[in-house]
Amino acid sequence: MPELPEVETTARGVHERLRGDRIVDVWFSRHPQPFKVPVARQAKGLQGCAILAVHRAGKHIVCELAPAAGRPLDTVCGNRLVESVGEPSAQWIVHLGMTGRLLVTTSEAPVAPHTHARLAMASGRELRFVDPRRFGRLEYRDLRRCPGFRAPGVDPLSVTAEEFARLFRGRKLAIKAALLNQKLLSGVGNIYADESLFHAGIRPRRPAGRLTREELDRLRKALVKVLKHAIRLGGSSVSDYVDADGERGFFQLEHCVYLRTGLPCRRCQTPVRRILVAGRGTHYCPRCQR
DNA sequence: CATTTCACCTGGTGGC
DNA sequence: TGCCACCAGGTGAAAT
Repeated sequence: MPELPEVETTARGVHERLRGDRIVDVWFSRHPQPFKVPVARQAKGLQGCAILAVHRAGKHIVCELAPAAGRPLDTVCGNRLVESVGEPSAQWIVHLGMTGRLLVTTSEAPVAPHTHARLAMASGRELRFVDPRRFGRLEYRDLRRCPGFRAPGVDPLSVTAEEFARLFRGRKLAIKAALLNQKLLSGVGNIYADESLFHAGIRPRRPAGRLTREELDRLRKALVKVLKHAIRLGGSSVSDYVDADGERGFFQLEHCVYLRTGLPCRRCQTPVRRILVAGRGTHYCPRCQR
């Protein structure tokens, strides 16, 4: 589910609800995979921490943490600690994989199947990680021992035209595959790769290094426009994506090609075609995209 | 190195 | 209704 707009929406939702709150209890499911760091160590680090801020880095959600054990909880401003907790000393990093959800609930809310982490907060809220396919990843980082998390590639919303063009120079792989490579751009996935290529009028199989500067400029602008529009609409809910409040997004209603195989192109009525590129279902309009 | 393929998982859908 | 093939927002390891 989660590409840049969905991750951004989720991170904002968690930030708004849990900033300044304190983790009072930690629970992890006993599943072997989805944890990069042993759950016992994660639980120990998370316990008692205040959440200073939550933000997006590529497709990752980063929670900035500081130990707040023993600190009296300030209930003046809506169960939140006052701001001055200091610099973050740890991070909890969440990657949603394909089907991951990060939800803010109350601690009494019924626990959904495939819930793998529950962080009970001082406010009575609970942060839950739910992930049926278990492709998601949870990581705890002690900032006294290792550097803060950085997405591997550049952010598509802030990349300059120069930088963007340089990413693809000399590359033979399909532009669609290049867009999906997180070491180049961090945050673009299958939906927004297909949609931005449609809006830029570029065929997904074109070798990345052969695109003209004009095409690359068009592609970058289309990408920014599509991503920003999708963020405004709360992301795309194709089957099961929901934000931190459990609400669906609306950008799926604006998809022009993604998952529209055989349906008429919204611009020229030609049936949308589906091919495989880099092993991923890829949708395009054979008339509008060259 | 750059690039491609595949395994990792569960669940939904549509054909027979 | 059941069974089966195929598809799905992602990524990294292995193969080429």
